[in-house]
Amino acid sequence: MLARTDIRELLQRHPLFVAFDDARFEQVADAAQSVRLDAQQVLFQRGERARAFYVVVEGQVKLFLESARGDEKIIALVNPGQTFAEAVMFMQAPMYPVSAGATEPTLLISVPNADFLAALKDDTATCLRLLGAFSQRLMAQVQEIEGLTLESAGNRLIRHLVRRAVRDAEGKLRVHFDETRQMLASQLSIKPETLSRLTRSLTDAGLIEADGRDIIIRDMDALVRHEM
Amino acid sequence: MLARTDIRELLQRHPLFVAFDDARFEQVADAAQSVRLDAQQVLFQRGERARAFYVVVEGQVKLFLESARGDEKIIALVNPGQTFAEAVMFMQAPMYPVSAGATEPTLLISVPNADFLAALKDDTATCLRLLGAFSQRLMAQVQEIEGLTLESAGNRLIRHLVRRAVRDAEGKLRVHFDETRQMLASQLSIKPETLSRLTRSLTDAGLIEADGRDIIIRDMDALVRHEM
DNA sequence: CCGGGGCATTGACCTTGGTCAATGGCCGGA
DNA sequence: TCCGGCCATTGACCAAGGTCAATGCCCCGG
Repeated sequence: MLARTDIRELLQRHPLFVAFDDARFEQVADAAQSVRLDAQQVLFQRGERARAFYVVVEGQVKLFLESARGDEKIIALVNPGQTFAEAVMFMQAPMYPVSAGATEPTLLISVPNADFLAALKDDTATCLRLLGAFSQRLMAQVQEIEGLTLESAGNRLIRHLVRRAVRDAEGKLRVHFDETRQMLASQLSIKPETLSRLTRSLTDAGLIEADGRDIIIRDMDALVRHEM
Repeated sequence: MLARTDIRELLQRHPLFVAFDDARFEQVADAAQSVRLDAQQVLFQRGERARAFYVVVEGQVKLFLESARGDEKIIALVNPGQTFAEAVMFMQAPMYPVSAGATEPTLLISVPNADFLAALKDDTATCLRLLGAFSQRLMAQVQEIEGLTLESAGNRLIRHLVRRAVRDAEGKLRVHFDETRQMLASQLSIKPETLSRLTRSLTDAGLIEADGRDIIIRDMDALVRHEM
């Protein structure tokens, strides 16, 4: 459990709460609770009635869907400082459209929808922040749909690598992976075996290089030009 | 072109504008313009700078994406009374994430983002409506992603038929299609040939029946149980 | 230092849905 | 009414990616 003062402090810094005046903030912060999850522990299941949304403090949460045959698709990974399930509170019959669980030991703050909505009354600044966040997310999802329908698995991988590439200490373009290959595959909507074959073929073509868990991009231009 | 009074009247009834007080409403309505599109005419291209969003008055607009190889994916069809591209105005660098064009002769009202945003200032009621609309759309997109990643083409078709089925005058469950089969296929992210084969196999199984452009569902229970 | 379990990799094979081509049918315009 | 073009349908074939199974590897606990 987190002390009440810690919750307060963490929330106060968060973009969704900074614009609240003191009275509103107190009201929401009082209603918020801390939640601890073990690795792999499920927080909520798709279809459950939604009573709260969450701020990640430490650890990581995955939002996912499961098919009847047990296949899992990771919709998003949520890291410290980010929120999830806020959009659900604006629906008529609020039920979570995805399931959520921890990928590692995780600490969250849960914010009851009712209290947050009450505080939102007459606070246009926070409304606008939310609208901005939602429109970002809508656009990201359009891009996901685009990838799934118009691009091959290989191109999805390449785009993902390019987006996540960061120049490291030695000046190399590096993509760092904390997650397992299975989780990466699930995010890209491919099977681990296929991911393995695709990275192998890019490696054989001299475009990338494996470095432990990381991948180093050896030729960015050729990579973006590469069609699979 | 639409007379200014017509624009006013049409906007006044729309959910996104009803909550505005008179002064705000005047301001936005004055800035709005009517736009006529011929069938197949493109309104904007993906990536263009977004300066306005649109209300459909008559006709139909399709929002779509195109791949490098010319494949087209229809993201949504927008019918009279509905708006599109409102989410774009809340982004930092507003550019349309999809292209838009008319599927038939169409009449629109264009609402400049700047004026609408100005009117939105201090209007929480409208903000909340927008938030509700966006969360609906986010959820719909999650379901689209779910279909694309976890379900077969056949199941996507079945779910689509089930969702659109309406009981007609003779008590039959009927799905009416104004759009062509190609457009239906594009919405479901399959090829027309595949759509043809799938409907054929459902017809052969006695689950559905073609009736001109429409499809009649002969056995709803068996259809939802059916796995392809 | 050893052993076990889960993850990653690789190979052989299969299934789904796409591609290409041919045919038929429908609708609108002269 | 007839023609032309587009849409839908069907068949034969193909390819991307999934499935299943075997192997190797790494990391962690004892």
